[in-house]
Amino acid sequence: MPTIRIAIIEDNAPFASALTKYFALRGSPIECSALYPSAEDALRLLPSDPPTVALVDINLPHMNGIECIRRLKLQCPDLLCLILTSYDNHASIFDALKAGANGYLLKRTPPAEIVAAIQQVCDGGSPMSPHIARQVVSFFHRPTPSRNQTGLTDREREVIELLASGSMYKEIAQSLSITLETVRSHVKKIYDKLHAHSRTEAVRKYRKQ
Amino acid sequence: MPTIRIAIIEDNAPFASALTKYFALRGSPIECSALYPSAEDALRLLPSDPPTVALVDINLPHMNGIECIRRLKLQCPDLLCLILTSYDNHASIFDALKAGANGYLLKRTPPAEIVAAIQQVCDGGSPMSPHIARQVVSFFHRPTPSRNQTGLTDREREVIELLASGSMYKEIAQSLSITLETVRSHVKKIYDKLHAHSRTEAVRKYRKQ
DNA sequence: TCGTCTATCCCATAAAGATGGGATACGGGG
DNA sequence: CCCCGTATCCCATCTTTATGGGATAGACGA
Repeated sequence: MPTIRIAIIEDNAPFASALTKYFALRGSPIECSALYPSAEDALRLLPSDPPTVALVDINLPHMNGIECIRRLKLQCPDLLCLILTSYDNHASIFDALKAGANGYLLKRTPPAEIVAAIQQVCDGGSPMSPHIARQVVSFFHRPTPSRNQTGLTDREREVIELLASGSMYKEIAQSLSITLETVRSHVKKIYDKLHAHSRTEAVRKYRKQ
Repeated sequence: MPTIRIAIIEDNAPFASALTKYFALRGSPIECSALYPSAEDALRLLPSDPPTVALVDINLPHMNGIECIRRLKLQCPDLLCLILTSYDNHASIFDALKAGANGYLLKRTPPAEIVAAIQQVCDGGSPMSPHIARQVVSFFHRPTPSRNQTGLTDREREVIELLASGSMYKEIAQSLSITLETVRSHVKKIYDKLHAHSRTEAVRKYRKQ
Protein backbone atom coordinates (compact mmCIF):
# COMPACT_ATOMS: atom_id res chain seq x y z
CA MET A 1 0.00 0.00 0.00
CA PRO A 2 1.22 3.51 -0.77
CA THR A 3 2.16 5.88 2.02
CA ILE A 4 -0.27 8.63 2.93
CA ARG A 5 0.92 12.23 2.96
CA ILE A 6 -0.37 14.23 5.88
CA ALA A 7 0.08 17.65 7.41
CA ILE A 8 -0.20 18.50 11.09
CA ILE A 9 -1.71 21.78 12.26
CA GLU A 10 -0.80 22.00 15.91
CA ASP A 11 0.87 24.61 18.12
CA ASN A 12 1.87 22.22 20.90
CA ALA A 13 5.42 21.53 19.78
CA PRO A 14 6.17 18.53 22.02
CA PHE A 15 2.96 16.79 21.02
CA ALA A 16 3.49 17.49 17.32
CA SER A 17 7.08 16.35 17.55
CA ALA A 18 6.11 13.09 19.22
CA LEU A 19 3.60 12.45 16.46
CA THR A 20 5.99 13.18 13.62
CA LYS A 21 8.59 10.94 15.19
CA TYR A 22 6.06 8.13 15.41
CA PHE A 23 5.07 8.61 11.79
CA ALA A 24 8.72 8.58 10.78
CA LEU A 25 9.37 5.10 12.16
CA ARG A 26 10.49 2.44 9.70
CA GLY A 27 7.59 0.85 7.88
CA SER A 28 5.17 3.62 8.76
CA PRO A 29 2.39 4.06 6.19
CA ILE A 30 2.24 7.77 7.03
CA GLU A 31 4.50 10.47 5.68
CA CYS A 32 4.24 13.77 7.48
CA SER A 33 5.04 16.38 4.87
CA ALA A 34 4.45 19.52 6.87
CA LEU A 35 3.87 20.88 10.34
CA TYR A 36 2.07 24.21 10.76
CA PRO A 37 2.07 25.78 14.22
CA SER A 38 -0.88 28.06 13.45
CA ALA A 39 -4.03 28.17 11.37
CA GLU A 40 -2.70 31.19 9.51
CA ASP A 41 0.46 29.33 8.51
CA ALA A 42 -1.59 26.41 7.27
CA LEU A 43 -3.93 28.60 5.25
CA ARG A 44 -1.01 30.40 3.63
CA LEU A 45 1.23 27.44 2.88
CA LEU A 46 -0.81 24.25 2.73
CA PRO A 47 -2.78 24.93 -0.50
CA SER A 48 0.42 25.14 -2.55
CA ASP A 49 1.37 21.59 -1.56
CA PRO A 50 -1.78 19.89 -0.29
CA PRO A 51 -1.43 16.59 1.58
CA THR A 52 -4.11 13.92 1.54
CA VAL A 53 -5.03 14.37 5.18
CA ALA A 54 -4.68 17.20 7.68
CA LEU A 55 -4.56 16.53 11.41
CA VAL A 56 -5.96 19.66 13.01
CA ASP A 57 -5.92 20.79 16.60
CA ILE A 58 -8.80 22.99 17.74
CA ASN A 59 -7.01 25.10 20.31
CA LEU A 60 -4.65 27.19 18.19
CA PRO A 61 -3.21 30.64 19.00
CA HIS A 62 -5.34 33.07 17.00
CA MET A 63 -7.75 31.48 14.57
CA ASN A 64 -8.97 28.16 15.92
CA GLY A 65 -8.78 24.85 14.11
CA ILE A 66 -12.47 24.75 13.26
CA GLU A 67 -12.40 28.04 11.38
CA CYS A 68 -9.15 26.86 9.81
CA ILE A 69 -10.87 23.76 8.45
CA ARG A 70 -13.76 25.82 7.11
CA ARG A 71 -11.34 27.96 5.11
CA LEU A 72 -9.06 25.13 4.04
CA LYS A 73 -12.06 23.27 2.64
CA LEU A 74 -12.94 26.27 0.50
CA GLN A 75 -9.53 26.17 -1.14
CA CYS A 76 -8.99 22.39 -1.09
CA PRO A 77 -12.40 20.68 -1.15
CA ASP A 78 -10.80 17.21 -1.41
CA LEU A 79 -8.57 17.63 1.61
CA LEU A 80 -9.53 15.22 4.37
CA CYS A 81 -9.51 16.86 7.78
CA LEU A 82 -9.16 14.98 11.03
CA ILE A 83 -9.71 16.85 14.26
CA LEU A 84 -7.17 15.84 16.90
CA THR A 85 -7.96 17.63 20.11
CA SER A 86 -8.66 17.29 23.81
CA TYR A 87 -11.99 19.06 23.53
CA ASP A 88 -14.98 16.76 23.67
CA ASN A 89 -17.76 19.23 24.33
CA HIS A 90 -20.90 19.32 22.28
CA ALA A 91 -20.26 22.64 20.59
CA SER A 92 -16.73 21.81 19.46
CA ILE A 93 -17.82 18.52 17.97
CA PHE A 94 -20.74 19.81 15.97
CA ASP A 95 -19.07 23.03 14.91
CA ALA A 96 -16.15 20.98 13.64
CA LEU A 97 -18.38 18.64 11.68
CA LYS A 98 -20.31 21.55 10.23
CA ALA A 99 -17.05 23.15 9.21
CA GLY A 100 -16.27 20.04 7.21
CA ALA A 101 -14.19 17.79 9.47
CA ASN A 102 -14.12 14.19 8.28
CA GLY A 103 -13.29 12.67 11.63
CA TYR A 104 -12.73 13.59 15.25
CA LEU A 105 -10.10 12.04 17.51
CA LEU A 106 -9.24 12.82 21.08
CA LYS A 107 -5.59 13.37 21.89
CA ARG A 108 -5.56 10.46 24.28
CA THR A 109 -5.90 8.15 21.26
CA PRO A 110 -2.89 5.79 21.04
CA PRO A 111 -0.59 6.52 18.07
CA ALA A 112 -1.35 3.19 16.44
CA GLU A 113 -5.05 4.08 16.39
CA ILE A 114 -4.31 7.49 14.97
CA VAL A 115 -2.55 5.77 12.11
CA ALA A 116 -5.54 3.45 11.66
CA ALA A 117 -7.85 6.45 11.66
CA ILE A 118 -5.83 8.21 8.98
CA GLN A 119 -6.02 5.11 6.84
CA GLN A 120 -9.73 4.83 7.51
CA VAL A 121 -10.50 8.38 6.50
CA CYS A 122 -8.63 7.82 3.22
CA ASP A 123 -10.72 4.74 2.74
CA GLY A 124 -14.04 6.58 2.87
CA GLY A 125 -14.62 6.32 6.59
CA SER A 126 -15.06 8.90 9.32
CA PRO A 127 -13.13 7.77 12.36
CA MET A 128 -14.28 9.13 15.68
CA SER A 129 -13.25 8.38 19.22
CA PRO A 130 -15.97 6.31 20.87
CA HIS A 131 -17.12 9.08 23.14
CA ILE A 132 -17.41 11.43 20.20
CA ALA A 133 -19.32 8.95 18.08
CA ARG A 134 -21.79 8.48 20.88
CA GLN A 135 -22.50 12.20 21.02
CA VAL A 136 -22.91 12.39 17.27
CA VAL A 137 -25.30 9.45 17.23
CA SER A 138 -27.21 10.83 20.19
CA PHE A 139 -27.85 13.95 18.17
CA PHE A 140 -30.39 11.99 16.16
CA HIS A 141 -32.19 10.42 19.08
CA ARG A 142 -35.61 11.94 19.37
CA PRO A 143 -36.06 13.52 22.80
CA THR A 144 -39.14 11.41 23.49
CA PRO A 145 -41.36 9.90 20.85
CA SER A 146 -44.16 10.25 23.38
CA ARG A 147 -44.57 13.86 22.35
CA ASN A 148 -48.19 13.85 23.39
CA GLN A 149 -47.26 14.96 26.85
CA THR A 150 -48.50 18.40 25.85
CA GLY A 151 -52.10 17.21 26.07
CA LEU A 152 -52.92 18.29 22.56
CA THR A 153 -55.66 16.33 20.84
CA ASP A 154 -55.18 14.83 17.38
CA ARG A 155 -57.05 17.67 15.78
CA GLU A 156 -55.10 20.27 17.64
CA ARG A 157 -51.89 18.67 16.50
CA GLU A 158 -53.06 18.85 12.89
CA VAL A 159 -53.75 22.52 13.38
CA ILE A 160 -50.46 23.39 14.98
CA GLU A 161 -48.55 21.51 12.29
CA LEU A 162 -50.17 23.73 9.70
CA LEU A 163 -49.60 26.72 11.93
CA ALA A 164 -45.94 25.80 12.09
CA SER A 165 -45.72 25.48 8.34
CA GLY A 166 -46.79 29.08 8.01
CA SER A 167 -50.34 28.68 6.74
CA MET A 168 -52.80 31.46 7.43
CA TYR A 169 -55.96 30.62 9.33
CA LYS A 170 -57.98 30.63 6.14
CA GLU A 171 -55.60 28.17 4.51
CA ILE A 172 -55.75 25.90 7.53
CA ALA A 173 -59.54 26.08 7.36
CA GLN A 174 -59.45 24.99 3.73
CA SER A 175 -56.95 22.20 4.39
CA LEU A 176 -59.05 20.74 7.17
CA SER A 177 -62.40 21.60 5.57
CA ILE A 178 -63.59 23.57 8.56
CA THR A 179 -64.43 27.23 9.01
CA LEU A 180 -62.14 30.06 9.97
CA GLU A 181 -63.91 30.30 13.29
CA THR A 182 -63.18 26.70 14.13
CA VAL A 183 -59.53 27.24 13.39
CA ARG A 184 -59.54 30.21 15.72
CA SER A 185 -61.16 28.06 18.34
CA HIS A 186 -58.55 25.35 18.02
CA VAL A 187 -55.72 27.84 18.09
CA LYS A 188 -57.14 29.37 21.22
CA LYS A 189 -57.15 26.02 22.99
CA ILE A 190 -53.67 25.22 21.75
CA TYR A 191 -52.29 28.48 23.10
CA ASP A 192 -54.04 27.74 26.34
CA LYS A 193 -52.50 24.31 26.71
CA LEU A 194 -49.03 25.43 25.68
CA HIS A 195 -49.18 28.69 27.61
CA ALA A 196 -48.28 30.52 24.44
CA HIS A 197 -49.46 33.89 23.22
CA SER A 198 -48.35 33.83 19.63
CA ARG A 199 -47.91 31.51 16.75
CA THR A 200 -44.14 31.39 16.95
CA GLU A 201 -44.12 30.80 20.69
CA ALA A 202 -46.61 27.97 20.36
CA VAL A 203 -44.68 26.32 17.56
CA ARG A 204 -41.45 26.56 19.52
CA LYS A 205 -42.93 25.00 22.63
CA TYR A 206 -44.61 22.33 20.56
CA ARG A 207 -41.40 21.45 18.74
CA LYS A 208 -39.58 21.05 22.03
CA GLN A 209 -41.75 18.07 22.80
CA MET B 1 -13.72 -8.48 32.31
CA PRO B 2 -17.27 -9.77 32.70
CA THR B 3 -19.08 -11.32 29.77
CA ILE B 4 -21.69 -9.25 28.00
CA ARG B 5 -25.19 -10.65 27.57
CA ILE B 6 -26.67 -10.00 24.17
CA ALA B 7 -29.75 -10.92 22.18
CA ILE B 8 -29.95 -11.32 18.43
CA ILE B 9 -33.00 -10.23 16.46
CA GLU B 10 -32.54 -11.77 13.04
CA ASP B 11 -34.66 -13.93 10.76
CA ASN B 12 -31.81 -15.24 8.65
CA ALA B 13 -31.21 -18.52 10.49
CA PRO B 14 -27.84 -19.46 8.97
CA PHE B 15 -26.40 -16.04 9.66
CA ALA B 16 -27.73 -15.96 13.22
CA SER B 17 -26.47 -19.45 13.83
CA ALA B 18 -22.98 -18.59 12.61
CA LEU B 19 -22.92 -15.61 14.94
CA THR B 20 -24.06 -17.52 18.00
CA LYS B 21 -21.51 -20.22 17.33
CA TYR B 22 -18.79 -17.62 17.14
CA PHE B 23 -19.93 -16.03 20.40
CA ALA B 24 -19.98 -19.47 22.04
CA LEU B 25 -16.29 -20.10 21.42
CA ARG B 26 -14.08 -20.62 24.46
CA GLY B 27 -12.94 -17.36 25.98
CA SER B 28 -15.57 -15.30 24.19
CA PRO B 29 -16.54 -12.16 26.10
CA ILE B 30 -20.04 -12.38 24.63
CA GLU B 31 -22.87 -14.52 25.88
CA CYS B 32 -25.81 -14.78 23.52
CA SER B 33 -28.81 -15.27 25.75
CA ALA B 34 -31.58 -15.22 23.18
CA LEU B 35 -32.31 -15.34 19.48
CA TYR B 36 -35.55 -13.85 18.19
CA PRO B 37 -36.47 -14.53 14.57
CA SER B 38 -38.95 -11.63 14.39
CA ALA B 39 -39.53 -8.18 15.83
CA GLU B 40 -42.79 -9.34 17.36
CA ASP B 41 -41.03 -12.16 19.21
CA ALA B 42 -38.45 -9.77 20.54
CA LEU B 43 -41.03 -7.25 21.71
CA ARG B 44 -43.00 -9.96 23.49
CA LEU B 45 -40.15 -11.85 25.13
CA LEU B 46 -37.11 -9.63 25.45
CA PRO B 47 -38.38 -7.18 28.11
CA SER B 48 -38.88 -10.00 30.64
CA ASP B 49 -35.18 -10.89 30.44
CA PRO B 50 -33.39 -7.90 28.95
CA PRO B 51 -29.81 -8.36 27.76
CA THR B 52 -27.26 -5.55 27.75
CA VAL B 53 -27.08 -5.31 23.99
CA ALA B 54 -29.40 -6.26 21.14
CA LEU B 55 -28.07 -6.95 17.65
CA VAL B 56 -30.90 -6.05 15.34
CA ASP B 57 -31.38 -6.78 11.66
CA ILE B 58 -33.43 -4.27 9.67
CA ASN B 59 -34.99 -6.59 7.14
CA LEU B 60 -37.35 -8.68 9.28
CA PRO B 61 -40.57 -10.46 8.16
CA HIS B 62 -43.39 -8.16 9.32
CA MET B 63 -42.31 -5.29 11.49
CA ASN B 64 -38.82 -4.09 10.53
CA GLY B 65 -35.91 -3.77 12.88
CA ILE B 66 -36.06 0.00 13.06
CA GLU B 67 -39.62 0.05 14.34
CA CYS B 68 -38.65 -2.80 16.64
CA ILE B 69 -35.91 -0.68 18.18
CA ARG B 70 -38.24 2.26 18.60
CA ARG B 71 -40.62 0.10 20.62
CA LEU B 72 -37.97 -1.79 22.55
CA LYS B 73 -36.49 1.50 23.67
CA LEU B 74 -39.82 2.56 25.11
CA GLN B 75 -39.91 -0.52 27.31
CA CYS B 76 -36.18 -0.81 28.00
CA PRO B 77 -34.59 2.64 27.75
CA ASP B 78 -31.20 1.32 28.86
CA LEU B 79 -31.01 -1.41 26.26
CA LEU B 80 -28.18 -0.78 23.82
CA CYS B 81 -29.19 -1.48 20.23
CA LEU B 82 -26.75 -2.26 17.47
CA ILE B 83 -28.04 -2.40 13.91
CA LEU B 84 -26.49 -5.28 11.99
CA THR B 85 -27.71 -5.17 8.43
CA SER B 86 -26.74 -5.09 4.78
CA TYR B 87 -28.62 -1.89 4.16
CA ASP B 88 -26.44 1.17 3.87
CA ASN B 89 -28.82 3.64 2.31
CA HIS B 90 -29.34 7.08 3.72
CA ALA B 91 -32.90 6.53 4.92
CA SER B 92 -32.18 3.31 6.79
CA ILE B 93 -29.24 4.84 8.60
CA PHE B 94 -30.96 7.97 9.79
CA ASP B 95 -34.27 6.31 10.58
CA ALA B 96 -32.39 3.78 12.68
CA LEU B 97 -30.51 6.46 14.58
CA LYS B 98 -33.68 8.44 15.15
CA ALA B 99 -35.33 5.31 16.46
CA GLY B 100 -32.60 5.07 19.06
CA ALA B 101 -29.94 2.76 17.62
CA ASN B 102 -26.60 3.12 19.39
CA GLY B 103 -24.49 1.81 16.54
CA TYR B 104 -24.74 0.59 12.96
CA LEU B 105 -22.73 -2.27 11.52
CA LEU B 106 -22.83 -3.78 8.07
CA LYS B 107 -23.12 -7.55 7.85
CA ARG B 108 -19.85 -7.82 6.04
CA THR B 109 -18.11 -6.83 9.30
CA PRO B 110 -15.74 -9.62 10.46
CA PRO B 111 -16.93 -11.41 13.61
CA ALA B 112 -13.97 -10.17 15.63
CA GLU B 113 -14.94 -6.60 14.87
CA ILE B 114 -18.53 -7.28 15.79
CA VAL B 115 -17.30 -8.42 19.18
CA ALA B 116 -15.19 -5.27 19.48
CA ALA B 117 -18.22 -3.16 18.55
CA ILE B 118 -20.36 -4.81 21.21
CA GLN B 119 -17.70 -4.05 23.78
CA GLN B 120 -17.40 -0.51 22.51
CA VAL B 121 -21.10 0.21 22.74
CA CYS B 122 -21.08 -1.04 26.34
CA ASP B 123 -18.20 1.29 26.97
CA GLY B 124 -20.09 4.41 25.93
CA GLY B 125 -19.20 4.37 22.25
CA SER B 126 -21.25 4.19 19.10
CA PRO B 127 -19.53 1.82 16.69
CA MET B 128 -20.32 2.31 13.03
CA SER B 129 -18.92 0.74 9.91
CA PRO B 130 -16.67 3.28 8.18
CA HIS B 131 -19.04 3.84 5.29
CA ILE B 132 -21.89 4.49 7.71
CA ALA B 133 -19.86 6.89 9.83
CA ARG B 134 -18.98 8.88 6.74
CA GLN B 135 -22.63 9.32 5.87
CA VAL B 136 -23.50 10.35 9.39
CA VAL B 137 -20.70 12.89 9.51
CA SER B 138 -21.59 14.19 6.06
CA PHE B 139 -25.03 14.98 7.37
CA PHE B 140 -23.52 17.92 9.21
CA HIS B 141 -21.51 19.33 6.34
CA ARG B 142 -23.09 22.61 5.41
CA PRO B 143 -24.02 22.77 1.72
CA THR B 144 -22.38 26.19 1.41
CA PRO B 145 -21.11 28.21 4.33
CA SER B 146 -21.71 31.34 2.25
CA ARG B 147 -25.14 31.75 3.74
CA ASN B 148 -25.20 35.44 2.96
CA GLN B 149 -26.47 34.73 -0.51
CA THR B 150 -29.84 36.11 0.60
CA GLY B 151 -28.46 39.63 0.46
CA LEU B 152 -29.59 40.50 3.96
CA THR B 153 -27.58 43.16 5.73
CA ASP B 154 -26.18 42.66 9.22
CA ARG B 155 -28.97 44.62 10.75
CA GLU B 156 -31.60 42.76 8.82
CA ARG B 157 -30.15 39.49 10.02
CA GLU B 158 -30.37 40.67 13.60
CA VAL B 159 -33.99 41.52 13.05
CA ILE B 160 -34.96 38.24 11.43
CA GLU B 161 -33.22 36.28 14.16
CA LEU B 162 -35.43 37.99 16.70
CA LEU B 163 -38.40 37.54 14.41
CA ALA B 164 -37.59 33.83 14.29
CA SER B 165 -37.39 33.64 18.05
CA GLY B 166 -40.96 34.86 18.29
CA SER B 167 -40.45 38.39 19.54
CA MET B 168 -43.09 40.96 18.73
CA TYR B 169 -42.05 44.07 16.86
CA LYS B 170 -42.09 46.13 20.03
CA GLU B 171 -39.80 43.65 21.75
CA ILE B 172 -37.44 43.69 18.80
CA ALA B 173 -37.46 47.48 18.94
CA GLN B 174 -36.46 47.36 22.61
CA SER B 175 -33.77 44.75 22.03
CA LEU B 176 -32.16 46.79 19.29
CA SER B 177 -32.94 50.17 20.84
CA ILE B 178 -34.78 51.43 17.80
CA THR B 179 -38.38 52.39 17.25
CA LEU B 180 -41.28 50.21 16.23
CA GLU B 181 -41.35 51.98 12.89
CA THR B 182 -37.77 51.10 12.16
CA VAL B 183 -38.47 47.48 12.91
CA ARG B 184 -41.37 47.60 10.48
CA SER B 185 -39.11 49.12 7.90
CA HIS B 186 -36.51 46.39 8.31
CA VAL B 187 -39.12 43.66 8.20
CA LYS B 188 -40.52 45.13 5.03
CA LYS B 189 -37.13 44.99 3.33
CA ILE B 190 -36.48 41.49 4.62
CA TYR B 191 -39.76 40.23 3.20
CA ASP B 192 -38.93 41.93 -0.03
CA LYS B 193 -35.54 40.26 -0.33
CA LEU B 194 -36.80 36.84 0.71
CA HIS B 195 -40.03 37.10 -1.30
CA ALA B 196 -41.96 36.30 1.85
CA HIS B 197 -45.30 37.61 3.00
CA SER B 198 -45.36 36.51 6.59
CA ARG B 199 -43.08 35.99 9.52
CA THR B 200 -43.14 32.22 9.31
CA GLU B 201 -42.47 32.16 5.60
CA ALA B 202 -39.56 34.54 5.96
CA VAL B 203 -38.03 32.56 8.79
CA ARG B 204 -38.37 29.33 6.84
CA LYS B 205 -36.70 30.75 3.76
CA TYR B 206 -34.00 32.34 5.87
CA ARG B 207 -33.26 29.11 7.71
CA LYS B 208 -32.84 27.28 4.43
CA GLN B 209 -29.74 29.32 3.73
C1' DT C 1 -19.45 66.04 -5.80
C1' DC C 2 -23.14 62.99 -6.67
C1' DG C 3 -25.44 58.87 -6.48
C1' DT C 4 -26.42 54.55 -3.85
C1' DC C 5 -26.82 51.90 0.15
C1' DT C 6 -28.01 51.59 4.84
C1' DA C 7 -30.25 52.65 8.99
C1' DT C 8 -33.33 55.35 11.07
C1' DC C 9 -37.95 57.40 11.67
C1' DC C 10 -43.10 58.64 10.43
C1' DC C 11 -48.18 58.00 8.69
C1' DA C 12 -52.16 55.47 7.01
C1' DT C 13 -54.77 51.47 5.84
C1' DA C 14 -56.02 46.79 5.55
C1' DA C 15 -55.36 42.14 6.75
C1' DA C 16 -54.37 38.68 10.07
C1' DG C 17 -54.06 37.16 14.65
C1' DA C 18 -55.23 37.01 19.80
C1' DT C 19 -58.73 36.97 23.41
C1' DG C 20 -63.14 37.03 25.57
C1' DG C 21 -67.25 35.64 25.54
C1' DG C 22 -70.70 32.25 23.85
C1' DA C 23 -73.62 27.84 21.30
C1' DT C 24 -74.51 23.10 19.36
C1' DA C 25 -73.67 18.18 18.63
C1' DC C 26 -71.69 13.70 19.49
C1' DG C 27 -69.69 9.98 22.30
C1' DG C 28 -68.11 7.52 26.22
C1' DG C 29 -67.91 6.72 31.33
C1' DG C 30 -69.66 7.11 35.86
C1' DC D 1 -79.21 9.51 32.43
C1' DC D 2 -76.25 13.34 32.80
C1' DC D 3 -71.50 15.12 32.77
C1' DC D 4 -67.34 15.95 30.35
C1' DG D 5 -64.28 16.27 26.62
C1' DT D 6 -64.00 17.09 21.78
C1' DA D 7 -65.04 19.31 17.55
C1' DT D 8 -67.60 22.43 15.35
C1' DC D 9 -69.40 27.13 14.66
C1' DC D 10 -70.47 32.32 15.73
C1' DC D 11 -69.68 37.37 17.39
C1' DA D 12 -67.15 41.32 19.11
C1' DT D 13 -63.00 43.74 20.21
C1' DC D 14 -58.34 44.75 20.43
C1' DT D 15 -53.55 44.07 19.07
C1' DT D 16 -50.16 42.85 15.91
C1' DT D 17 -48.61 42.42 11.16
C1' DA D 18 -48.31 43.48 6.38
C1' DT D 19 -48.03 46.86 2.78
C1' DG D 20 -48.20 51.24 0.61
C1' DG D 21 -46.45 55.53 0.70
C1' DG D 22 -42.83 58.74 2.33
C1' DA D 23 -38.34 61.54 4.83
C1' DT D 24 -33.58 62.23 6.78
C1' DA D 25 -28.69 61.45 7.86
C1' DG D 26 -24.27 59.15 7.38
C1' DA D 27 -20.96 56.29 4.78
C1' DC D 28 -18.70 54.84 0.82
C1' DG D 29 -17.14 54.70 -3.82
C1' DA D 30 -17.32 56.34 -8.68
